[in-house]
Amino acid sequence: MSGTNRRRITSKELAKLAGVSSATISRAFSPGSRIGSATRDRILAVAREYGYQPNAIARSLNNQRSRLVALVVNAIGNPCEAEEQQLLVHRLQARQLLPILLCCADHSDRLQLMRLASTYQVDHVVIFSDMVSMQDAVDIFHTTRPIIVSFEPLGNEDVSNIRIDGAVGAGEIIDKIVGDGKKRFAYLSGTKSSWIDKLRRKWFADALARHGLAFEAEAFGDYSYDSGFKEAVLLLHRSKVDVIICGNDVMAIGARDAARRVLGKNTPEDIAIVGQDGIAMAAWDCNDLTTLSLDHVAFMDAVVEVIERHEAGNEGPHSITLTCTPRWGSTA
Amino acid sequence: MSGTNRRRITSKELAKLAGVSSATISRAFSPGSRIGSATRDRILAVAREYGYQPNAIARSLNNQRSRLVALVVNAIGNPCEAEEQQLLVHRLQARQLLPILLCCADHSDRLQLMRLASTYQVDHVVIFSDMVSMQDAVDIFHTTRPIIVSFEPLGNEDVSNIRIDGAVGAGEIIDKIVGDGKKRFAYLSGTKSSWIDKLRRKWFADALARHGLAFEAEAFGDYSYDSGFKEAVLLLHRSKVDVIICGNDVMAIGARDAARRVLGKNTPEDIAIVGQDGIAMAAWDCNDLTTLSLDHVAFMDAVVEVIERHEAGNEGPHSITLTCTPRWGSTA
DNA sequence: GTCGTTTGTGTAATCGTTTGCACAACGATA
DNA sequence: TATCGTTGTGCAAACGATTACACAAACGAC
Repeated sequence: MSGTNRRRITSKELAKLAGVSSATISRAFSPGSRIGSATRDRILAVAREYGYQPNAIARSLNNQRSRLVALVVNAIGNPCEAEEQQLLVHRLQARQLLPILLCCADHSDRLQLMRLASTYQVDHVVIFSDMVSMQDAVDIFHTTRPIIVSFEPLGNEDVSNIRIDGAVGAGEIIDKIVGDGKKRFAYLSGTKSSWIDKLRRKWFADALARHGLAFEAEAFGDYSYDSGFKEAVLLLHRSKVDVIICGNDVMAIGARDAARRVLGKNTPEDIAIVGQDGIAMAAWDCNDLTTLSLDHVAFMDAVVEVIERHEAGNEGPHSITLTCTPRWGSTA
Repeated sequence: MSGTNRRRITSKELAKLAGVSSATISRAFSPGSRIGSATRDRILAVAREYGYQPNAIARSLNNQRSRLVALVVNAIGNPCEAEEQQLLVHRLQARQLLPILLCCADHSDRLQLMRLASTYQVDHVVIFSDMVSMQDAVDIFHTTRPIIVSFEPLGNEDVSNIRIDGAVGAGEIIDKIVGDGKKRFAYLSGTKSSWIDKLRRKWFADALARHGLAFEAEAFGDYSYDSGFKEAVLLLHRSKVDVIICGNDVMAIGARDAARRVLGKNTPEDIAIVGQDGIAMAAWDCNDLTTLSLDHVAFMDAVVEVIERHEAGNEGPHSITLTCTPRWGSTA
């Protein structure tokens, strides 16, 4: 009990101490197994005394279930992801599942990273990152049936996925802005290679097309505040747009700051700025961003829903679609 | 190789396919073991063909090393933690260590959560959260020798720790503000129960004392923007302070917004506001916060340094102290 | 009192690796 | 040629749990 004893006691040793077999120890710790309640109580008491807990590694080896979940994300530093990750981790913990975090953004060899995680026989995989190809993920985790958090319908029939659709919400935002008399739109992308970003852009481009409009200018950042700031400065110097649709909220805040500080333009009069994500910070008084917002709670509920179906043995694949709705702030 | 095969191939099966024993398979995958290079190449080729990778769970059971690291944090949603966590996860991944994330903030039974993680025989534990008692952590992870990220010297001699000292930096900030002619200070705490918060407050209180001053008012939030906003409103209504020192940057931004929006006060003329952490957002143009800042890179380097010493067999305990320095913004 | 069922426990195999030991083959040395 | 060290490989025993199977005791029904 005091922290001095460095070795963990095993079930066999505990068995000797309690005068039973190690099988009985195991049964004392697995609810619903045939064991006398007196024996169980005695074992649990002795176990507490000696600080025994079953070894999850050994258990996993035998069970073929690890209760580990791989979370493949771009980064945790970026608030739009962090909020969702927080919700998901909370839900997993409540189900006695432990998350192993894989951050792709700053890792040179993402496939190797995923392969490493897959050797831990994770029970579930949730892929948030758009920096890995879906097919690679499916190949590497072929024993696990991953959940792809996707923005578009997948070609692969074998994979559960959560689809996010912002077409309608983007339409409402464009309608309002056009109604306010603005016509000259720019799109500030997150990353060139990101298919999520391409899709987000398409929602707005399609909405513009219905008004006979199109993006007049394009810029590419990296989802960070700094890139939003810098690209907005360049963009506003080289073209006369009066609306910037941004790939996420953080870049939108950067663009707003750039417009105000460097160009002396105010939102929404001089320039309208729109974000995407609906992170908490967007609603802060200092930001009050107009943004195409996703209900993060519903999103993570959907992920957990799929995990639970997989756990229940119904491996699917399952698909759930969520829609985005506008949050109206003072920037557009 | 195609994703259809649901079962993973074992070393014994691969051994049969390659015409060797499973011991040889194992040796092919552990660098530095006695094996003919021709055999190794052949095995690796066959392994690639059948998609074999050694099972990390079985390996951990045998080795008594899991290469898993438990990260005990309050939350990932809060930017001040997320930035550090991002850095740490990156460094762990580079060393082929995988992080298991434990979020304490929203979990009702944190001890049970830590116990669950400890059954996975993690090789290292890093405790960032101030919501768990150090002694509990040491008891639960008694086989692991945890690293406590601490703001004060520990009583327990058996634990490696990183100590953070902001006394000098806080002194510089107070000197400057007092030099600017302000005298009436309030402290906006993160949490009542947090000992980290108590210590941060003490740095500033001590600095004030050297000027013959003390905090005139106190408020308690929860490290969130909303709590910073709300508590600042209440605080400024009930007392005439002209400086608010906040427990972290996010609350400082909330307080600044409250002062500006609800009270119509500007920083730093009407009221000075100081944060703590030095998160990236503090330097954003829209915030430009004066804050007592910690070098997050040096911080995580220190954590990894201790982990590496533990891995090398030098279990310490080790102690490293870091100091905080002011970041001068426009809010104080 | 016998039979059948239920209940509680132990024995031993299993999960997929790693690794100490034994041993054969080989080249170098005397 | 006999001896020795080196190298490459297999055998089998861990690692610490879970669980199918077997069996003894207890119980109820007749």
